[in-house]
Amino acid sequence: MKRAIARSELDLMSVLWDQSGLAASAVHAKLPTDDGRSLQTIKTLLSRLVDKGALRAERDGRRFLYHPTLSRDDYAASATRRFSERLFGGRAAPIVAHLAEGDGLSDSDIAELEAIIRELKRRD
Amino acid sequence: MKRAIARSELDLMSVLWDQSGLAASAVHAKLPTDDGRSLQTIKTLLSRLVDKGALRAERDGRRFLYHPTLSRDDYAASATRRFSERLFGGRAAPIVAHLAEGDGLSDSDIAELEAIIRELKRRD
DNA sequence: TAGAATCGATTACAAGTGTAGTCAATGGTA
DNA sequence: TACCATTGACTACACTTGTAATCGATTCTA
Repeated sequence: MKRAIARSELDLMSVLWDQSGLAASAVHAKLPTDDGRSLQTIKTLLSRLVDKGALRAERDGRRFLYHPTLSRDDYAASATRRFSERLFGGRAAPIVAHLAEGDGLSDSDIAELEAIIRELKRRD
Repeated sequence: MKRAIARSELDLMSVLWDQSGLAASAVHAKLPTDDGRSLQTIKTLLSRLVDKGALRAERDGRRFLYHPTLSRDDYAASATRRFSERLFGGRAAPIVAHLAEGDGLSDSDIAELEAIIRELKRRD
Protein backbone atom coordinates (compact mmCIF):
# COMPACT_ATOMS: atom_id res chain seq x y z
CA MET A 1 0.00 0.00 0.00
CA LYS A 2 2.95 2.37 0.07
CA ARG A 3 1.98 4.24 -3.05
CA ALA A 4 3.09 7.83 -3.40
CA ILE A 5 1.08 10.87 -2.41
CA ALA A 6 -0.34 12.45 -5.55
CA ARG A 7 -0.08 16.13 -6.30
CA SER A 8 -3.71 16.82 -5.60
CA GLU A 9 -3.61 14.83 -2.39
CA LEU A 10 -0.69 16.84 -1.11
CA ASP A 11 -2.91 19.87 -0.64
CA LEU A 12 -4.96 17.93 1.87
CA MET A 13 -1.89 16.67 3.65
CA SER A 14 -0.77 20.23 3.91
CA VAL A 15 -4.00 21.28 5.59
CA LEU A 16 -3.76 18.37 8.00
CA TRP A 17 -0.13 19.07 8.75
CA ASP A 18 -1.19 22.54 9.79
CA GLN A 19 -3.93 21.12 11.94
CA SER A 20 -4.38 17.44 12.55
CA GLY A 21 -7.69 15.80 13.44
CA LEU A 22 -10.02 17.57 11.05
CA ALA A 23 -13.12 16.07 9.49
CA ALA A 24 -13.61 16.00 5.73
CA SER A 25 -15.80 19.09 5.72
CA ALA A 26 -13.24 21.02 7.77
CA VAL A 27 -10.45 20.04 5.43
CA HIS A 28 -12.57 21.20 2.54
CA ALA A 29 -13.28 24.49 4.28
CA LYS A 30 -9.60 25.10 4.91
CA LEU A 31 -8.58 24.76 1.30
CA PRO A 32 -8.14 27.96 -0.67
CA THR A 33 -11.59 29.19 -1.72
CA ASP A 34 -10.58 29.24 -5.36
CA ASP A 35 -9.75 25.58 -5.08
CA GLY A 36 -12.78 24.41 -7.02
CA ARG A 37 -12.79 20.85 -5.77
CA SER A 38 -16.08 19.71 -4.34
CA LEU A 39 -16.50 18.21 -0.91
CA GLN A 40 -17.10 14.83 -2.55
CA THR A 41 -13.73 15.08 -4.21
CA ILE A 42 -12.07 15.87 -0.93
CA LYS A 43 -13.69 12.84 0.65
CA THR A 44 -12.41 10.61 -2.11
CA LEU A 45 -8.91 11.99 -1.75
CA LEU A 46 -9.00 11.52 1.99
CA SER A 47 -10.03 7.88 1.58
CA ARG A 48 -7.24 7.32 -0.86
CA LEU A 49 -4.75 8.84 1.53
CA VAL A 50 -5.99 6.50 4.23
CA ASP A 51 -5.58 3.57 1.80
CA LYS A 52 -2.09 4.71 1.05
CA GLY A 53 -1.30 4.84 4.72
CA ALA A 54 -0.56 8.56 4.68
CA LEU A 55 -3.50 9.34 6.96
CA ARG A 56 -5.10 7.64 9.90
CA ALA A 57 -8.87 7.98 10.22
CA GLU A 58 -10.11 8.29 13.77
CA ARG A 59 -13.79 7.55 14.17
CA ASP A 60 -15.74 10.36 15.82
CA GLY A 61 -19.41 9.48 15.92
CA ARG A 62 -20.47 8.95 12.36
CA ARG A 63 -17.63 10.86 10.82
CA PHE A 64 -13.86 10.57 10.77
CA LEU A 65 -11.12 12.84 11.93
CA TYR A 66 -8.00 12.58 9.86
CA HIS A 67 -4.44 12.54 11.15
CA PRO A 68 -1.24 12.42 9.11
CA THR A 69 0.82 9.33 9.83
CA LEU A 70 3.99 10.89 8.56
CA SER A 71 5.18 14.33 9.46
CA ARG A 72 5.47 17.15 6.99
CA ASP A 73 9.14 17.17 7.73
CA ASP A 74 9.70 13.52 6.99
CA TYR A 75 7.70 13.78 3.83
CA ALA A 76 9.53 16.91 2.72
CA ALA A 77 12.89 15.35 3.46
CA SER A 78 12.30 12.26 1.40
CA ALA A 79 10.57 14.11 -1.42
CA THR A 80 13.47 16.54 -1.54
CA ARG A 81 16.02 13.79 -1.62
CA ARG A 82 14.17 12.00 -4.40
CA PHE A 83 13.87 15.19 -6.38
CA SER A 84 17.48 16.13 -6.02
CA GLU A 85 18.62 12.61 -6.81
CA ARG A 86 16.52 12.37 -9.89
CA LEU A 87 17.49 15.68 -11.43
CA PHE A 88 20.84 16.61 -9.98
CA GLY A 89 22.53 13.47 -8.79
CA GLY A 90 21.77 14.40 -5.22
CA ARG A 91 23.52 17.76 -5.28
CA ALA A 92 22.07 20.85 -3.66
CA ALA A 93 23.94 23.64 -5.41
CA PRO A 94 22.20 23.43 -8.79
CA ILE A 95 18.84 23.65 -7.04
CA VAL A 96 19.79 26.82 -5.27
CA ALA A 97 21.28 28.17 -8.47
CA HIS A 98 18.00 27.63 -10.31
CA LEU A 99 15.96 29.19 -7.56
CA ALA A 100 18.30 32.16 -7.45
CA GLU A 101 17.95 32.89 -11.18
CA GLY A 102 16.24 36.21 -11.73
CA ASP A 103 16.14 37.77 -8.25
CA GLY A 104 14.74 34.57 -6.83
CA LEU A 105 15.65 34.47 -3.18
CA SER A 106 14.51 36.61 -0.29
CA ASP A 107 16.99 38.12 2.14
CA SER A 108 15.87 35.84 4.92
CA ASP A 109 16.19 32.82 2.67
CA ILE A 110 19.74 33.87 1.84
CA ALA A 111 20.55 34.42 5.48
CA GLU A 112 19.26 30.96 6.32
CA LEU A 113 21.31 29.43 3.59
CA GLU A 114 24.37 31.17 4.94
CA ALA A 115 23.75 29.77 8.37
CA ILE A 116 23.36 26.28 6.99
CA ILE A 117 26.58 26.54 5.02
CA ARG A 118 28.44 27.87 8.03
CA GLU A 119 27.21 24.95 10.06
CA LEU A 120 28.16 22.47 7.36
CA LYS A 121 31.66 23.82 7.19
CA ARG A 122 32.02 23.77 10.93
CA ARG A 123 30.91 20.17 11.04
CA ASP A 124 33.41 19.32 8.34
CA MET B 1 -0.06 19.18 -26.13
CA LYS B 2 1.98 20.72 -23.34
CA ARG B 3 1.51 17.87 -20.91
CA ALA B 4 4.22 17.27 -18.36
CA ILE B 5 7.09 14.86 -18.74
CA ALA B 6 6.32 11.75 -16.70
CA ARG B 7 8.79 10.22 -14.31
CA SER B 8 9.56 7.28 -16.52
CA GLU B 9 9.97 9.51 -19.53
CA LEU B 10 12.49 11.67 -17.76
CA ASP B 11 15.06 8.88 -17.90
CA LEU B 12 14.95 9.02 -21.67
CA MET B 13 15.20 12.79 -21.70
CA SER B 14 18.22 12.45 -19.52
CA VAL B 15 19.92 10.12 -21.98
CA LEU B 16 19.12 12.46 -24.84
CA TRP B 17 20.31 15.49 -22.94
CA ASP B 18 23.63 13.73 -22.57
CA GLN B 19 23.70 12.93 -26.25
CA SER B 20 21.14 14.24 -28.69
CA GLY B 21 20.25 12.53 -31.94
CA LEU B 22 20.06 8.92 -30.83
CA ALA B 23 17.77 6.28 -32.27
CA ALA B 24 15.36 4.31 -30.07
CA SER B 25 17.69 1.34 -29.83
CA ALA B 26 20.60 3.57 -28.81
CA VAL B 27 18.53 5.24 -26.13
CA HIS B 28 17.56 1.81 -24.87
CA ALA B 29 21.19 0.72 -24.84
CA LYS B 30 22.24 3.77 -22.87
CA LEU B 31 19.79 3.20 -20.06
CA PRO B 32 21.12 1.50 -16.95
CA THR B 33 21.30 -2.24 -17.61
CA ASP B 34 19.15 -2.98 -14.59
CA ASP B 35 16.46 -0.80 -16.08
CA GLY B 36 14.23 -3.65 -17.10
CA ARG B 37 12.18 -1.77 -19.64
CA SER B 38 11.99 -3.41 -23.03
CA LEU B 39 12.90 -1.72 -26.28
CA GLN B 40 9.19 -1.63 -27.14
CA THR B 41 8.54 0.34 -24.00
CA ILE B 42 11.26 2.81 -24.86
CA LYS B 43 9.76 3.32 -28.30
CA THR B 44 6.36 4.03 -26.79
CA LEU B 45 7.84 6.51 -24.36
CA LEU B 46 9.77 8.24 -27.13
CA SER B 47 6.59 8.61 -29.20
CA ARG B 48 4.79 10.06 -26.24
CA LEU B 49 7.58 12.54 -25.69
CA VAL B 50 7.34 13.58 -29.32
CA ASP B 51 3.56 14.00 -28.89
CA LYS B 52 4.18 16.10 -25.84
CA GLY B 53 6.57 18.27 -27.77
CA ALA B 54 9.52 17.43 -25.54
CA LEU B 55 11.39 15.68 -28.35
CA ARG B 56 11.77 16.27 -32.04
CA ALA B 57 12.05 13.18 -34.25
CA GLU B 58 14.40 13.54 -37.17
CA ARG B 59 13.90 10.95 -39.87
CA ASP B 60 17.03 8.99 -40.72
CA GLY B 61 16.23 6.35 -43.28
CA ARG B 62 13.57 4.18 -41.81
CA ARG B 63 14.25 5.14 -38.25
CA PHE B 64 14.18 8.32 -36.21
CA LEU B 65 16.82 10.21 -34.34
CA TYR B 66 15.49 12.01 -31.30
CA HIS B 67 16.43 15.49 -30.13
CA PRO B 68 15.22 17.28 -27.02
CA THR B 69 13.33 20.46 -27.81
CA LEU B 70 13.92 21.92 -24.39
CA SER B 71 17.23 21.97 -22.65
CA ARG B 72 17.98 20.06 -19.51
CA ASP B 73 18.65 23.38 -17.90
CA ASP B 74 15.31 24.92 -18.78
CA TYR B 75 13.51 21.82 -17.68
CA ALA B 76 15.46 21.60 -14.44
CA ALA B 77 14.86 25.27 -13.71
CA SER B 78 11.11 25.07 -14.06
CA ALA B 79 10.83 21.71 -12.32
CA THR B 80 12.88 23.07 -9.45
CA ARG B 81 10.77 26.17 -9.14
CA ARG B 82 7.58 24.12 -9.15
CA PHE B 83 8.96 21.75 -6.56
CA SER B 84 10.17 24.46 -4.25
CA GLU B 85 6.96 26.40 -4.62
CA ARG B 86 4.80 23.42 -3.85
CA LEU B 87 6.64 22.23 -0.79
CA PHE B 88 8.45 25.21 0.63
CA GLY B 89 6.72 28.34 -0.58
CA GLY B 90 9.53 28.94 -3.02
CA ARG B 91 12.29 29.02 -0.45
CA ALA B 92 15.66 27.39 -1.03
CA ALA B 93 17.01 27.03 2.50
CA PRO B 94 14.73 24.19 3.65
CA ILE B 95 15.72 22.18 0.60
CA VAL B 96 19.38 22.51 1.38
CA ALA B 97 18.69 21.75 5.00
CA HIS B 98 16.96 18.50 4.09
CA LEU B 99 19.72 17.48 1.72
CA ALA B 100 22.31 18.26 4.34
CA GLU B 101 20.68 16.03 6.95
CA GLY B 102 22.91 13.09 7.79
CA ASP B 103 26.23 13.95 6.08
CA GLY B 104 24.38 14.75 2.90
CA LEU B 105 26.54 17.13 0.92
CA SER B 106 29.88 16.67 -0.74
CA ASP B 107 32.68 19.16 -0.25
CA SER B 108 32.41 20.38 -3.79
CA ASP B 109 28.67 20.83 -3.43
CA ILE B 110 29.25 22.90 -0.32
CA ALA B 111 31.89 24.95 -2.07
CA GLU B 112 29.51 25.64 -4.93
CA LEU B 113 26.80 26.66 -2.53
CA GLU B 114 29.20 29.06 -0.89
CA ALA B 115 30.04 30.62 -4.21
CA ILE B 116 26.37 31.04 -5.06
CA ILE B 117 25.65 32.69 -1.73
CA ARG B 118 28.61 34.99 -2.07
CA GLU B 119 27.37 36.05 -5.46
CA LEU B 120 23.85 36.58 -4.18
CA LYS B 121 25.07 38.82 -1.41
CA ARG B 122 27.26 40.77 -3.75
CA ARG B 123 24.32 41.31 -6.07
CA ASP B 124 22.21 42.47 -3.19
C1' DT C 1 -42.12 13.15 13.44
C1' DA C 2 -41.21 14.28 8.60
C1' DG C 3 -38.16 16.30 5.77
C1' DA C 4 -33.41 18.29 5.21
C1' DA C 5 -28.63 18.09 5.81
C1' DT C 6 -24.56 15.41 6.35
C1' DC C 7 -21.67 11.32 6.49
C1' DG C 8 -19.01 7.52 4.63
C1' DA C 9 -19.22 3.97 0.96
C1' DT C 10 -19.62 2.76 -3.60
C1' DT C 11 -19.44 3.67 -8.34
C1' DA C 12 -18.07 6.35 -12.48
C1' DC C 13 -15.24 7.84 -15.89
C1' DA C 14 -11.84 10.23 -18.70
C1' DA C 15 -7.00 11.21 -18.88
C1' DG C 16 -2.42 9.89 -17.88
C1' DT C 17 1.23 6.38 -16.97
C1' DG C 18 3.99 2.16 -17.19
C1' DT C 19 4.83 -1.61 -19.71
C1' DA C 20 4.66 -4.31 -23.63
C1' DG C 21 2.68 -7.28 -27.69
C1' DT C 22 1.59 -7.46 -32.65
C1' DC C 23 2.06 -6.06 -37.34
C1' DA C 24 3.59 -4.60 -41.71
C1' DA C 25 7.40 -2.67 -44.07
C1' DT C 26 12.10 -2.50 -44.88
C1' DG C 27 16.87 -3.69 -44.84
C1' DG C 28 20.62 -6.91 -44.20
C1' DT C 29 22.46 -11.65 -44.94
C1' DA C 30 23.23 -16.47 -46.27
C1' DT D 1 16.34 -14.84 -53.55
C1' DA D 2 14.61 -16.59 -49.11
C1' DC D 3 14.87 -15.65 -44.59
C1' DC D 4 15.70 -12.93 -40.45
C1' DA D 5 16.31 -8.71 -37.83
C1' DT D 6 14.92 -4.07 -37.06
C1' DT D 7 11.78 -0.16 -37.17
C1' DG D 8 7.84 2.69 -36.40
C1' DA D 9 2.70 2.31 -35.98
C1' DC D 10 -0.98 0.63 -33.68
C1' DT D 11 -3.16 -1.72 -30.01
C1' DA D 12 -3.58 -3.44 -25.26
C1' DC D 13 -4.29 -3.24 -20.64
C1' DA D 14 -3.96 -2.56 -15.74
C1' DC D 15 -3.14 1.07 -12.51
C1' DT D 16 -3.23 5.93 -11.01
C1' DT D 17 -5.14 10.45 -10.78
C1' DG D 18 -8.58 14.07 -10.74
C1' DT D 19 -13.05 14.97 -10.21
C1' DA D 20 -17.54 13.93 -8.87
C1' DA D 21 -22.50 11.61 -8.63
C1' DT D 22 -25.30 8.48 -6.22
C1' DC D 23 -26.87 5.91 -2.28
C1' DG D 24 -28.14 4.46 2.19
C1' DA D 25 -27.74 5.61 6.91
C1' DT D 26 -27.90 8.90 10.41
C1' DT D 27 -28.67 13.21 12.67
C1' DC D 28 -30.53 17.75 12.99
C1' DT D 29 -34.43 20.81 12.67
C1' DA D 30 -39.00 22.78 11.92
